[in-house]
Amino acid sequence: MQPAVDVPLACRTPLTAPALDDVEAAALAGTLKALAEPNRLKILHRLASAAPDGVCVCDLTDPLGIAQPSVSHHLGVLRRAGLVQRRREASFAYYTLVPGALDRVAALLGERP
Amino acid sequence: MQPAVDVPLACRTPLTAPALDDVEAAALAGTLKALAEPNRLKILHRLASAAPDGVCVCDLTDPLGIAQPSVSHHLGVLRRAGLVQRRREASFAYYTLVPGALDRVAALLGERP
DNA sequence: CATCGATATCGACGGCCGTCTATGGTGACG
DNA sequence: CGTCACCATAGACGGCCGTCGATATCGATG
Repeated sequence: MQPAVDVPLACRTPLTAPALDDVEAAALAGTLKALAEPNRLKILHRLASAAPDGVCVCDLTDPLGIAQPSVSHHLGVLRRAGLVQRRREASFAYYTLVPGALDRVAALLGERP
Repeated sequence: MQPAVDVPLACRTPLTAPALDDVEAAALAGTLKALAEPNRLKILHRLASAAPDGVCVCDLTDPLGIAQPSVSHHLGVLRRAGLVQRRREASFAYYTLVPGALDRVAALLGERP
């Protein structure tokens, strides 16, 4: 804009709000980026609906219609984002939702400062 | 699941849940993809905090630290996603949040089927 | 009418993302 | 001990995304 001493025109807005921090914005964007993918949403939905003790990778490959390494990739993304956790048992890997993780994101989106 | 005829599957999950639809997953992913960007989050935060009648583009360029076309681009993304709306006045463009849009996304993330 | 200021659009460039095949590592089982 | 099933990682490839400068549009102003 211009020096505040001389207002050129009337597009001023009372921008005295906290102004979302850079690291905070990047963090939330990172979590949302992990969520913003159809296959990952399907995975989370499946974990949410049919998992008290977890779902193994082999049960995710077929319904998603993608190769097994791709499923592992998506699970890794969700895990690095802190949205799911892994429990290894024999040669299997059971994935479960991290309790409250999705709710925290939903709360951040819903709050109006 | 041992007694299976020819399938050596040993990991079972009662996956008889609704199984998130393709178009539904793509739609939610699209909205989340629009949200998953730091500058767009900052824009939304600013619209949420300091806007009864809207914020014009010229007041967003400086605090974001990116060029004006980039700001317009992000606003276009948010608008196509149905998250913000535009009100033109003279040569200015005032952007406001679409009421309840963010809450709908938050509700979708928070629901546990 | 000529000009200026505020936005939007265009075209290009670099980087990140999702997918695949191929391969490695690990526990179970005969 | 050799083999097999499950899972993770590595590398490659194509496409989408965020950024920019240049340019077009449109209203106001003189």
